[in-house]
Amino acid sequence: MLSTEQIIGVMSAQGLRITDQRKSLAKLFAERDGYLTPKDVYDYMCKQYSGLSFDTVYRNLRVMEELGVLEQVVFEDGLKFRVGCNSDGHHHHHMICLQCEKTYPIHFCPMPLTDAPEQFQVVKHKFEVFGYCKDCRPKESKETNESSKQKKGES
Amino acid sequence: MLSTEQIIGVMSAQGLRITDQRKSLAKLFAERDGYLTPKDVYDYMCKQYSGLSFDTVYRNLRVMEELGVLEQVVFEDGLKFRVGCNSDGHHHHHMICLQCEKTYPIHFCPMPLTDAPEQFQVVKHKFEVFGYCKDCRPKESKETNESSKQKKGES
DNA sequence: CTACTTGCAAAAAGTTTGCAATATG
DNA sequence: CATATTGCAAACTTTTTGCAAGTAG
Repeated sequence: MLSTEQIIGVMSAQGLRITDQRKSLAKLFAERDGYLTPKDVYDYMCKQYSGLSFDTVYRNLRVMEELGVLEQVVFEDGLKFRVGCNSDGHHHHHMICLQCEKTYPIHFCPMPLTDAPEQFQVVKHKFEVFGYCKDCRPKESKETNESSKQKKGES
Repeated sequence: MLSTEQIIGVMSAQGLRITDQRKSLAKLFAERDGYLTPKDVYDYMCKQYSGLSFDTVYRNLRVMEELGVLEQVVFEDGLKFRVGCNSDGHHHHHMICLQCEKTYPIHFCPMPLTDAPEQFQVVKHKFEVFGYCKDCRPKESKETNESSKQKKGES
């Protein structure tokens, strides 16, 4: 994962000017490894840097995404961003916690095992697992011997 | 895949009234097996049924999605709908053509092979393969791509 | 000092809601 | 005939754009 300084370094190396707003952004994304909506980003940055406008957030998110510092994912409820973690060149997928939205890498990639039907020319793929991480598992179902309630019903 | 009559049948069986607009919708989704944006739907329906309003499209898309007739997918460029194909209860995934947006089923599901790290409680997953189907493979120069990713800062 | 960035405001795009009129079952 | 459904208009959310002022390099 990239550190604040690394993120700033990349931006600087690409000729971007390092403003207070961009420092805030770098810090935010270096600290958090989950997905953030533009609004999340805006709210956080306002605390550090008052007088921020929303369009600045959008503009910078887009720039950082084009630089490869951030990656953009479309969720059911909208667009979200996180620190790019494929910048290290290592292909992997994610388990994404529905509660805290932290991500955990899955190094297993199903593509090599997948048959493309009828000369389908594969360009890219998406494999994402959603659920609850160990810190966010619904506690309410605390039954001690909940052994055979495995419903694998799934979307 | 569901036919026009089947779609209408489901809606009728659920107590929905069969209006001209809904017939258009049923016909549209029965004919096309790719993904359609609300705007696509609106444009198509206008040709068949003039005087249509946009909110009717949204309302019906939502209703049909709740009924399970349609399924809703979030793409990079927005929400899209298609005929529900999991209504038969058979879990599968899709290869989606980036050109014509037709989908091809993948019956292989990677979930059983995937290790959930650290007590991650899996709720759902998404496995989608994107590329070009045999009818849409880039023969020579496909101009329809969104190659608008310009590199900036090349002073 | 130069021009990249920002903030403001307003526009654009996408989606939802209230309500009276209409048409289905 | 009762009420689900539609069309209209307007609210609302999210994202984008133009432009003058501010600031990093």
